[in-house]
Amino acid sequence: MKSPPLKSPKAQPSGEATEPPAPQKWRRRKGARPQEILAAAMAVFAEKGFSAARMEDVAARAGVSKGTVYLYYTSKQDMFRALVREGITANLRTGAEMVERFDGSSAELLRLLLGAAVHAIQTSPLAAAPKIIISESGNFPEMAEFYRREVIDVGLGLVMQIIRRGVERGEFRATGGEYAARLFIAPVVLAALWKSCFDQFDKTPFDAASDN
Amino acid sequence: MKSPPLKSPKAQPSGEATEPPAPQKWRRRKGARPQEILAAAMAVFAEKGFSAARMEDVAARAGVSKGTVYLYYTSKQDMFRALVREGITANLRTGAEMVERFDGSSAELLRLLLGAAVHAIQTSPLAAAPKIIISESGNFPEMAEFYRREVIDVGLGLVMQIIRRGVERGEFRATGGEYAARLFIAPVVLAALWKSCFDQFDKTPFDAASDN
Amino acid sequence: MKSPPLKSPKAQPSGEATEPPAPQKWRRRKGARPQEILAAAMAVFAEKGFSAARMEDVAARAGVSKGTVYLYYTSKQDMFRALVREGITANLRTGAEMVERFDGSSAELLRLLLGAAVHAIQTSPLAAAPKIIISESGNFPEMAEFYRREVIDVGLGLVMQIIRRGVERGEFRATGGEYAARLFIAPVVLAALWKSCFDQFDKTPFDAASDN
Amino acid sequence: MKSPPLKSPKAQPSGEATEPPAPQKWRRRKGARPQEILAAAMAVFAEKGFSAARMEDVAARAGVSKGTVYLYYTSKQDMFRALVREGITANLRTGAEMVERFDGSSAELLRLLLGAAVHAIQTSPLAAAPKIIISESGNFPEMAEFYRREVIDVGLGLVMQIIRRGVERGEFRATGGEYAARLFIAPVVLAALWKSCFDQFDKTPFDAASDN
DNA sequence: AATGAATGAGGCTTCATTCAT
DNA sequence: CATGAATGAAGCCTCATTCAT
Repeated sequence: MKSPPLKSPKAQPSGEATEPPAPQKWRRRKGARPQEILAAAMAVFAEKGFSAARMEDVAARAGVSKGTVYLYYTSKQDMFRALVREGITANLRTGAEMVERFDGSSAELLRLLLGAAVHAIQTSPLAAAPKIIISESGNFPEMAEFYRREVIDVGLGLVMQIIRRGVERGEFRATGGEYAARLFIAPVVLAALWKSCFDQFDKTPFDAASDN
Repeated sequence: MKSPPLKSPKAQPSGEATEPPAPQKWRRRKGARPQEILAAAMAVFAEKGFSAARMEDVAARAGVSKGTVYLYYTSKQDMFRALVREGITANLRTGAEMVERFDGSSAELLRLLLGAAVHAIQTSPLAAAPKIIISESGNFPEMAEFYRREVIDVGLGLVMQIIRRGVERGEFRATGGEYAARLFIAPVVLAALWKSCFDQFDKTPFDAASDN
Repeated sequence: MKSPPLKSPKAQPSGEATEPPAPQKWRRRKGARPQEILAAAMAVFAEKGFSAARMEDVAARAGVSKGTVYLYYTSKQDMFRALVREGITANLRTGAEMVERFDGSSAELLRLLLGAAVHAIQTSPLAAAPKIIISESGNFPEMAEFYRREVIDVGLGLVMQIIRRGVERGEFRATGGEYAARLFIAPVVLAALWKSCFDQFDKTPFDAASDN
Repeated sequence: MKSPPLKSPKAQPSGEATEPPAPQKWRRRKGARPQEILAAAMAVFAEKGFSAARMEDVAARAGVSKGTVYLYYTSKQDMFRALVREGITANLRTGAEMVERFDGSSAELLRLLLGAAVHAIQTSPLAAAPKIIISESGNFPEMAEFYRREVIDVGLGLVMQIIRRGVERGEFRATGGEYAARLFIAPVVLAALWKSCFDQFDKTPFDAASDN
């Protein structure tokens, strides 16, 4: 009835006329849909929060109809959980590998990691994760706990690992690293929140370039 | 959204009246109601967010009936705005005065301020403010902007003022203070968020005692 | 906003003008509502069945708004269950008492009971009960079981009791009564169903007057 | 409700073709599909009622996909009507023929008919017919009327014919037969309903063996 | 001032129906 | 012929808001 408003239906080379002339690539394949919907949900939830987000908004942003969303997620909550579980956990691995392979000075490594984080915040939609988790921690304690365990603790561990590495190599003065790691991470997280919250009316970055 | 032709909501007197001047000893405390409702709203909004919070929850927590809330605020939004404006702005004045009067070393002053902040986070319900603002920044951009201007900028200014004071007095090495102030504040804010989000299932404080 | 469409708002005697002139008896008292709603539900469920019945229909027939129904019943199912439990069980007691007190011949008693049943079928909305239970036995097995136990078995018991009474008094020839009771009841139930199903287009009664 | 400009739904050949004349041995059994779907629909409608039955349930039970159903019936209603018309009417012919050919005593004939009915109730899926008609009489009055006319009246007529036969032959005492026929049929119908409604949790037959 | 029964707009969810493959 | 992903109308239910008492 309605031609999907997104993804311009690419006109195909008019080859043989044996087939009906314009199969416009058909409604998007089953395989991609869940991710597209999750991405849309990420954006909408980040903007409005879980309760204020309307399923119709998510559907519209994903370029599908209301009903379609329910072919992939059984409910709004289900979608939210999938979002947190699959969408948000995704990119800590990169950092871990970076740490693994690196062999310059630890300070350098920290700076590198920081740079990567800042870049991710400025470009990746995943920067919305902290805002989403914070907003819904009251309504989805399990999600908050999950995030706390799988993302925050892992991230802190990563930094602490670098600090220990620096201490062992005599680069840093001795420290437990507990608080140092937190102090290191705090501005990064806040930068992400800053972007999620204030960028709409004030593009001044929170932490464009830091010099430690 | 809709202006009902009813009684204009009277704005609550801001700040803390150190002594209620002469409360007409009518039925009950009359001037207290709005504050009680606002306090209840603060708690509920912090827990659920604006959309998920129900007026009935707020009323119940304030110990009044649903209808009563509407005697003081014309709508849920009105209540939310009053909450942010009057409830949250309130306690930066204390910090400003503290800075004004202090005459020890600037490092001491910073530590004092930090201590006060940590204490406030652990005891005051206002610690929920950052979470509320972050959660609803998408739905109430004006509130976010307001908070940004009236609370964050003022708070940052306070810290920068101390830093400049320290630089002038030769206590700190020269710096613009821009980033230093942010780095100083980041963990404090994050501590408040930590408490608002994770305290429900994990009482480990984010930053129980820092040693700068 | 909307004046309730049913129950004409009775104009009251214009007495003193001290009060606002037309308090039209106010929205109906809390006490009566549940029964009114149940009665409406009975009628709608009988006509459409559970699934096809719309809550709005029930509300409209009860003369209230959609939301009001939910002040008294938490869901459509809840309402349905209340309907079966409270609405339908109600009128076997009458029969039991009748049997208790009677001291004529047993045949007379049976005829009396039959007459009462026929009369109830023709006048009481409870005649819709069998249709409702039959229709929803697949969707609400517990209700069907409940009805089977509390209404059918009790009713059959009543008839069997009379038959035994008749046998003991030498009025009837000896019989277990099992099948006799069923044969006695079958036409009665079918008369109720007949009315519920076919009366809409054919007023020919199923069993207007029987002569056993 | 809406006539789509697609292929006209071909009415299924009624009754039982004792021998499928010459099925073009195309892909699969072609003529069988509609009957299979109707049988599935019969079962699902009997269990859930029209509204609560999902086309997907019917399709699944028939072992086809959702879309396939629409190759044979234009809508859910269309399917329901076909079901009643073709599926339910089917087996009165047998009784009529039985009456035609029989030449024993009329009492014997009645007993024979009763036995056949009881047997059909216990084994045929058509036993669900009364329940279906009763359930949906409110939503499909024309179906109820159709059933009333084509099945009930015909059935009653059959019994009355036997009774008249008995009276003519001097086997029964004179009677109009009106009520007698009803009294004779009532337990049979009720037995079918009993099975449709209560068999799920209670296998006690309503009328396993009667001795008139 | 306070109450809480009543209202109805609006959101989540289901499911009959369509249609490209 | 058959499929099943997609659609969107429609229904249940929630909850902000009103208002007679």
